[in-house]
Amino acid sequence: MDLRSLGYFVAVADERHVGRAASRLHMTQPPLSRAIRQLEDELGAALFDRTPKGVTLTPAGAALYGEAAALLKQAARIRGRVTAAAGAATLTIGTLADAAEHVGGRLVPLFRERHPHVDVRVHEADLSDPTAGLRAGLVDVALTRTPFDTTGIGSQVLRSVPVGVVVRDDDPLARRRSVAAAGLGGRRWVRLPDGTDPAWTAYWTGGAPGDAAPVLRTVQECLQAVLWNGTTALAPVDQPLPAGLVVVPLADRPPSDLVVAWPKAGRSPLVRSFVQVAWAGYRD
Amino acid sequence: MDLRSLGYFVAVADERHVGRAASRLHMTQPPLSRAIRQLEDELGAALFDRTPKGVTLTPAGAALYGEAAALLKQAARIRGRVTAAAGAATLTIGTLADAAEHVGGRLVPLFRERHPHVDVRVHEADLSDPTAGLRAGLVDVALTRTPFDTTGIGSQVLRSVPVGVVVRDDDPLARRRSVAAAGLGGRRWVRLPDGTDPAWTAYWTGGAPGDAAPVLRTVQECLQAVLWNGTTALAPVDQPLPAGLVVVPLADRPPSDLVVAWPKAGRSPLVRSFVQVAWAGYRD
DNA sequence: TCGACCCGATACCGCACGGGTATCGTGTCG
DNA sequence: CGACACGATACCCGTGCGGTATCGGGTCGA
Repeated sequence: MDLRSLGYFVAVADERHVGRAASRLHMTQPPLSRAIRQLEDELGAALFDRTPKGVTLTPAGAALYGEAAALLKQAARIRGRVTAAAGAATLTIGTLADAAEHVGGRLVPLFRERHPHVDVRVHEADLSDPTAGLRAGLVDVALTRTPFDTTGIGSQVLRSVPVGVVVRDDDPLARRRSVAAAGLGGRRWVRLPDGTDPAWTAYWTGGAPGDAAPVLRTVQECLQAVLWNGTTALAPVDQPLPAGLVVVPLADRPPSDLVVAWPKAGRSPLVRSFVQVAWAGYRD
Repeated sequence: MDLRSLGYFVAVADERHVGRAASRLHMTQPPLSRAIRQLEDELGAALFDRTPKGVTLTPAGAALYGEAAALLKQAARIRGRVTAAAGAATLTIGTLADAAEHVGGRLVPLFRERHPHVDVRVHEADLSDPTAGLRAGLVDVALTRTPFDTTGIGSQVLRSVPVGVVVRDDDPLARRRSVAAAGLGGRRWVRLPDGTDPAWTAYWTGGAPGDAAPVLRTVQECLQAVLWNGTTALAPVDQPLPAGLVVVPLADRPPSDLVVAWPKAGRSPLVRSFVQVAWAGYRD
């Protein structure tokens, strides 16, 4: 008789219809039917009468309905009470100044809803730091992309997105459905600042630094460099692009993982909670 | 944040010691530590401070302690409320008049504890009916032994016990560690009343009805027949025996299953609840 | 009267989670 | 300083829950 079963029961009692209750619970009908039956078996009493057009509460079911609703309401209040008692707290989230942002735009409200008392701050890092301030201790948790040096850092993949080369739409490559990295040899690549994580640099550029290529700090700078200077850059294929640019998938480069990352040392419950929210909230 | 986790938390908070709480909860320490950590992660707040000689409540933990205890107490009351609202009910349990009884002696109190309002009646059947009144509709659920005709009857095995031949301790077989059915050819077997389930009869007797063998209705009659008349009978090896009798395992006969059985048609929650109690309560 | 539809029930499958055992890191005390 | 005690971690395995596909049966319109 756990809270989940009681929530199922209340939903069915509200709807008087197993199928509708199932869709309200974002699940399918068979496991809900089974859960109700198991609750009846455990309590030793029929809770619903099954009719051809739905279900109706039995006397035992009606009694449970009141009790269960009260219990669920009380349970819902506990979380708030506890997090409030934990006192003022701050969580600083580092995010790469690119597409990860729009995910953060969904995730941060979700997290604020769970922990209204927590002061959530977002730190936007530039392209030179794939850990978005995590390595430097500037943030508690980071929403960023692979690859980077993961020593001392734990991470959880949220999504895996193929990567492609960004070109102007008048580029000879623009009409290709995909391209191999080898076919990009003679191009002038964007560069990242010195001291950037080597794995990160190797992944997002052509490898050879080229000559007088521009050094970039933001995605906007990167796209503008492509648009105005004819340089070449890489980006995840789901990157929103301004008019005049297209992204051509790179066939022979592994996808880039959108990850949530945290320092392995000094685990903080707030950080773990954010990871859970990200993991749950990401599955659309 | 289910009731189970909260129960774990309350136990640890009571004991201020994960290991002791684990033994109180009849589990081991690692999964309990993990459950506490998961609860902290979900709530986003540390609930305990870990010290070298145990744990202490944080402010957030202290807040949760009061809430959780109240919630658990409220949840514990629900079952009683609902079963009471289900109104007066009766469950008739059929049991074979043999060793199954001592199991019933444990199971019936367990069931009464779960459903105090239910009028539990026990029907003791004689050896001629392996369904203990289930087939005849005399009982709602039966605690009996295989084998019997299971058409229309569902069952759940509680225990599997080897079967042996019951002989006087001055019998030549008495010192054997086991015996094959073939070695019992010329003996005079007990008989069961006419009309008894054929599979049942075949299992519990030597097969050939013999001549003037006694017809038995209870295990006591069976054992006395062995003791006084030198007839031969079979019994589960865990059958308690009076002095002067021993049971020699039959090597080539499959074990007898102690089962709980119910009619497949017309599932009753009370019956299913009894099956659950039997299944849970049997694992000692 | 019969077939199409809608409802809950059942069968079966794959995966995540909760429990287990073995082991580790660390702080305490004789 | 070594032995101990406590919680944390790593890993394995079985159970349970949610999924898809299908069934049984009751209702209603053609």
